[in-house]
Amino acid sequence: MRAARQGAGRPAARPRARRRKPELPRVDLGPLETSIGYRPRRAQLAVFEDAIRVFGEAGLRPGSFSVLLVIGRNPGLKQSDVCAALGIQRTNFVGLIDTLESRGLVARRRAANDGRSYALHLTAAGKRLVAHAMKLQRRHDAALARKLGPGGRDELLDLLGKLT
Amino acid sequence: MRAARQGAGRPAARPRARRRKPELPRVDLGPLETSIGYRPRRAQLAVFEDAIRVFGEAGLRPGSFSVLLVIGRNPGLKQSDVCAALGIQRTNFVGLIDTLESRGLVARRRAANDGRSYALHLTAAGKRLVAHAMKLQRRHDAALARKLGPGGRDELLDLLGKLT
DNA sequence: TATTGTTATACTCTATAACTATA
DNA sequence: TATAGTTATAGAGTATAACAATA
Repeated sequence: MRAARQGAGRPAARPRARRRKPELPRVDLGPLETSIGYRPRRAQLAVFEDAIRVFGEAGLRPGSFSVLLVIGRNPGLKQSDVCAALGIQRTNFVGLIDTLESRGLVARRRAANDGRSYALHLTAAGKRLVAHAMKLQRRHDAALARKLGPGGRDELLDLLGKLT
Repeated sequence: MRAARQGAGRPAARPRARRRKPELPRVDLGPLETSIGYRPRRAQLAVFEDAIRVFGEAGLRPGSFSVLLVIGRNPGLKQSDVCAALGIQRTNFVGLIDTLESRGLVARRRAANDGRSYALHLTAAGKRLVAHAMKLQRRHDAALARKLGPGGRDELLDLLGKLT
């Protein structure tokens, strides 16, 4: 392929010995190659890195997107509920929700029946941002689903469901 | 089931109204439920948490295990090679390999042909530890594979391979 | 000039203990 | 006494910039 594109005028040179090619050694990963712990992790990290970039376009991180999304779909939830649903610790949630509140995306309202907790709601701006971020997410997710082929997504989710 | 085990002597009481049941609300995760970015991440985190516990029995973390394993299978590799193979940054590798060296598990030998790099090797103790940790890893991995059912592991690895 | 290993540094995510106010 | 939210803090993991020695 390469040689064919060199043009007719030049003498047919064999591929130049590029000086000191990077020369990455083939590395044997042993049992990591087929480990259910290792490769899935690498794959997930790659997908997550993509997600960070995608949500970055909306000024969000994957975590803050999931929080906004859950609040939007379940208005009135208290902080602990969101934490339990998303696997976030209450203590680490405070800073996250503080930021979202100070950005005017979320409102904390004192719960009517329990003075200890807050009922969480999206503001109008929060709803707009979630709608926008969801579009980005749908596109990203569809691209991944395409890579998996028909039925691939369901298969993958089914398999992973068995792990937990 | 529960009532049947209450014994014949007691009056048949209906299940006690446990006071203030936790009462976790059903939370709608919306598109996260089927997202290729979200559920796989949660599943991976759960598996990884298990792995931390498993390798902890050998005084290792998943990362240090993978480093020892790769060095054991590819003796003489330089630091950059291990980093490239495992997706670790050179700069973050230094502390990791320092620890493994100070624990007497890895030896850094000046490379014969390149005074800049080290050739990495396992010590005898390193080899013993890797052998032990591999047994733990095999057991853990086999348990996960069992959950996935026959052919499940290959399917999973195949699908994830398509993502990257 | 480029590469290898290194230091220093910072940022994110996660984890634990302890406090307060309500229940 | 238990729960909801909070603060402070510490530990991983990861990211960038810059340097010395060597190629």
